[in-house]
Amino acid sequence: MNKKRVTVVEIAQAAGVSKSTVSLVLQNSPLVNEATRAKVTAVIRELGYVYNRGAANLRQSGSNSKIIGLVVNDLTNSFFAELAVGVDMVVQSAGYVQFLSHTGESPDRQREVITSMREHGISGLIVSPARGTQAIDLKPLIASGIPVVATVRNVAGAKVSSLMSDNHGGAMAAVEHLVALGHHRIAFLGGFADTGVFTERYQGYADALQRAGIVLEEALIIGSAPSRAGGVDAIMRAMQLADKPTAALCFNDAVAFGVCDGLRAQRLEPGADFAVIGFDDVIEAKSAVPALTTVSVDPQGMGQKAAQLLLKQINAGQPEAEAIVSSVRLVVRESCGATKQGEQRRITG
Amino acid sequence: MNKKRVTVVEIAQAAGVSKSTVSLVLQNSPLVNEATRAKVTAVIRELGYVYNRGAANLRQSGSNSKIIGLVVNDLTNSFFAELAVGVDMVVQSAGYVQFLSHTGESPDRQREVITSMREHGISGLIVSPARGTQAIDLKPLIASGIPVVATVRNVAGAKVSSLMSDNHGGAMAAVEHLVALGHHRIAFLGGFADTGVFTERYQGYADALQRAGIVLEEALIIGSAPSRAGGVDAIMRAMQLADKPTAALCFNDAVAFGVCDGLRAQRLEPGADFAVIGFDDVIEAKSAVPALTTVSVDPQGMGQKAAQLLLKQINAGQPEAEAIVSSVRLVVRESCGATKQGEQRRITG
DNA sequence: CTGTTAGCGCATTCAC
DNA sequence: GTGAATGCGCTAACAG
Repeated sequence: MNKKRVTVVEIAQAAGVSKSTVSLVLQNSPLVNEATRAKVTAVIRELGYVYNRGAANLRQSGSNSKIIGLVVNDLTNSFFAELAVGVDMVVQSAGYVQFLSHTGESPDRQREVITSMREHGISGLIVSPARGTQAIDLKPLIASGIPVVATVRNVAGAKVSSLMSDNHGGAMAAVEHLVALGHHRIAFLGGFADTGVFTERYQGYADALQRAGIVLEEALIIGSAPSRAGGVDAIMRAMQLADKPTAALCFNDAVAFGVCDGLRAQRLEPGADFAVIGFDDVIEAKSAVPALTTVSVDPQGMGQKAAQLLLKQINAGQPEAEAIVSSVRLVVRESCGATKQGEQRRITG
Repeated sequence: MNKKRVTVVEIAQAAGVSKSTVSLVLQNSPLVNEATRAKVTAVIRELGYVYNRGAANLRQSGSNSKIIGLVVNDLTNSFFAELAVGVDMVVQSAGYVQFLSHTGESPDRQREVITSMREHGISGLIVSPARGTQAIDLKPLIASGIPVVATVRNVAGAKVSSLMSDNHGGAMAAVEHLVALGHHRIAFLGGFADTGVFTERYQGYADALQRAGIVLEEALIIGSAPSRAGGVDAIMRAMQLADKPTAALCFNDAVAFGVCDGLRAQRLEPGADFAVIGFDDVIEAKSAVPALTTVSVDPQGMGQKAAQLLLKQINAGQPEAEAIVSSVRLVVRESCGATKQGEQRRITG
């Protein structure tokens, strides 16, 4: 029952014209008679012809496959799922299809899927590199002239465009927001100073305080595990200070949730009695504490930007040789409106 | 800088052999001398040759593109994200790549992406149909001999394999679980009797009761909106009965969460004072109430099964003409261990 | 074991 | 406007 694919020749014969005429019709060329065009399109529909992009692409000898690759390290994380949706949106409307693969943080798997994608002739690649990705992993790809953009994490030494969140700017925005609300004793809670992300966020916090003319107090910087439990721990310690803070910027959302837990344990209502802002790294589901202000990067927006950047490079023909960093700005988002996010998710029926 | 792709001829010349020899090497044919093989592979690596699957596939004229398509209606829903991961796993290890597209419940978009995938010569398709998908949408695809398997929802009238959750069996399992725990006044809360899903689950509930020799009481069937608020409403009404239930099977997880809310409002601890089981449709995030028993289908497992089913059909060459229903069994999962699911999700650093 | 020949389905010159 | 050739990168038959 495995029917062979209908080809141009067959529809040419059926329509009583030549193959090239059919080809012209397929490309909407104006050099073809209206009558013949109608005839041809009719036959095409009738015989159920489908365009063979592979063959077409082969003939044009330039890699114009109209397919882009997207490789993420953890699709299970809703951040990346949304990123993929964003990419898919712009990619789809540009007439491309997307290869999507999941590496599960394995550089080996990543190498495999990337070569596989190359064999299929992708015209561009968006990658959220697995931990431990080396520049050499992307080297042959970019050497062959295929545009690559890295998201979320960048690859040291690789000459690719990178799209990352502006942690520094986001932290500054958060602090400025709190200052505008009248706070001047603002703690920085959670995380350990051993990651680049921590440094960026902490530096933004420090810079914003300085700009606001507030002196930074070491006592208000309280490190902890970047988890919910860590957050509880951090706020507990903060509230034992003689001169308590009135607000806190948390290293990430898990910490922020923990901080809220800790506050409630002390009969304080987060948002009312004590302001808390967390970076939204999508570690914790939002629905549990809807009344939390977060600093976040919109994953779909990031995906769209990445795709646009990639398409621009594809169309330019000349991928950027230099690594450019186009950062997605984090924004302070007041989410106290208790968005009923859960309501719109369902799979049944 | 857009380097042309290296071809077999070039590496043939460089290695001082003919193209077919190279071809044989590429296919790991045993008909080639060890020495020449070594020479050829060396040159291949040196020149950075990449296999052109498009051309190969063209020559073999049979659709053996080694790519499968996956179209989901809402990748934003973690259920589908996990499904995609499951599909990707088996597809990857079978040497395939996956086209992934997102329809956002739009049948039009779905038609577009499917044709696009067809043009690229997919050798199989897994689809979670958008609401409103007609059999005619899949007709041309299956007519061309490309295996299709539908997941989660099936398409009425389309002769495709479908993979759906066993709502009936899941409900029975849940009730049996409760009966084993000693309950005999078990309510069925939430949902409206206007969907197929409701009917299936309700029927499973009824059948299990009968099997356990418990007479079904109309009063214990309390419909409501399939939402958290609906759950609160339902349990409130249930607890006003003269003869109160001691356990409840909820139409979905949102309802279950609402039921828990309602119980707490009455100073009852879910799981301890009153047993509640919910179908896990991933409507509500789990982290909020970790101590809830759910009946759920593992999305990754479902994805894997779908992919396996598809690959089997692809390899058989003869896609099933008849629609077969291979159901994924829902299982009762005791999650009172307070799984710290949030901890393992992070994107930073 | 290795080289030669002939297409796969399509788009692109060129003639007509 | 339309038809006849040619080649994209590769594999499948055969010949050597």
